[in-house]
Amino acid sequence: MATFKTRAQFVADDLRRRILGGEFQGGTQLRQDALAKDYDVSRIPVREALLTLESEGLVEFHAHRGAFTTELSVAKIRELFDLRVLLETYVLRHAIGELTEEDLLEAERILEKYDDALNSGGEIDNWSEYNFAFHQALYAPARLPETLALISQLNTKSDRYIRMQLLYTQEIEKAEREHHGLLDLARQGKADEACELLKRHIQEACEGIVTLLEERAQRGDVD
Amino acid sequence: MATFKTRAQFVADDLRRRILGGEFQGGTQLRQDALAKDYDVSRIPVREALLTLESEGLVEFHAHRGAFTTELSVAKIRELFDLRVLLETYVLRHAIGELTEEDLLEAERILEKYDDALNSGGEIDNWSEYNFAFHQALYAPARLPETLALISQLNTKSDRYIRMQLLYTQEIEKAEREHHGLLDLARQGKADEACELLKRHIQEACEGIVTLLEERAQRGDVD
DNA sequence: TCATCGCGGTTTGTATACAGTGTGCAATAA
DNA sequence: TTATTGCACACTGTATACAAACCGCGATGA
Repeated sequence: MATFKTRAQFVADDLRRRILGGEFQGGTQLRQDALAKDYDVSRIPVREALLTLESEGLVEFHAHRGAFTTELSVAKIRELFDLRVLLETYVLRHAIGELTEEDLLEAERILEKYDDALNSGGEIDNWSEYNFAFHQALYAPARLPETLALISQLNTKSDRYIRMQLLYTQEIEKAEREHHGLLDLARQGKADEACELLKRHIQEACEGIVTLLEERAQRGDVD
Repeated sequence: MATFKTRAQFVADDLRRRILGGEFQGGTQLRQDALAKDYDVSRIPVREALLTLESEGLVEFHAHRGAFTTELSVAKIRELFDLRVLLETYVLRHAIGELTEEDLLEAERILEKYDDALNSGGEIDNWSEYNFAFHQALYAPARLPETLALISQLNTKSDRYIRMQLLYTQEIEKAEREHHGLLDLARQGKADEACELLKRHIQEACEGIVTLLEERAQRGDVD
């Protein structure tokens, strides 16, 4: 589709990956000059990349003071996850009923792919992407592109924290089991039960993150 | 708060106003050079403004081809308004119960202000802002800033069409009556009924826009 | 001692200049 | 006539250069 990536897009993509990967503490300033040297480009595409990331909520601009990585409070995390419950159950309900055998197979394929990745060890780095891909595959048949875009946006905002949780707890297997359960319920067309499971799935992930953050705060891991 | 507006922000704000005001047909290209001359600035702040507007969904960038104003299909409009119903009833329900007398007075003040504007004639230009301000005032006590931001985003995306409807039909009075009803129900703490009214309020606006667009399409008002 | 002011350096914001890509038209050939 | 190729123009994307705003530190004064 896109002919070829522009430098600004390239920087935005890589910087997003770095921020989500946890390379920067929340609130650290991103110096345009340094980034420009990093990527061997001028500051113009760097600025444009930062603007893009700002619109995704990963970065905040302060006029004449530059861009800083954002940090979410516990309250905001809770709010984001509540929104995810609201929107994702909404879209899942729409998707179930529209699901074709093809769709189910696609979702299953993704699930298997990361069952494998899981068994072969580490590789948590892209677990987050697999996770999102599975959810998207399940939601896509609803044919609600704007809604999916919103969900994607919410996920991007909270992605850093999801990774953190996965890194420090052993929740991946649990999530994996729940994904299988979700797929089964979807296949049987049990919308209510599937939504209920999804809701718990999201809420428990949220609680995991919150307790992790609060433990950190108590231990004094301040910025 | 913000020391002073940067040129890019100024251009973004004004251009947003112009786009929402219907100055450009959907799909028209926004030439950076022309805009730069318009605002007597270089192309750099214009580009940054366009990027901002892209993130708001008012404009689309195509690599090496520039920025074009977006146009929403009937399906997308329906989807956006369905999302508004979902999110706005959600947040209204949270707000009711948290509402203080102060909040109610604030909402009432806004309502009166545009009762007046309405009686004194025209001035539909900023009706849209009043409208949004009223809804925000009612939602704010829920203390869900991320949710409000999403709602705001959805409103921005559909604002052009809302204005169009208000311009070509005489729906303002109706909306006004419904706003008063909404406020009354909120004051009485009748959450279910208030949400029901809000839902109808949004859905009927949506249908108004859709029929208007379809009439246009039939009359052959193609771009 | 502490607050205030001012100045220099650093960093952002913007203008100008240049490079690369897409687009349309004209010339050519079938 | 119509399809195709190539070229010139126009516009976007990016680098470089300059202006303006912020920040920290030291000097000055109460």
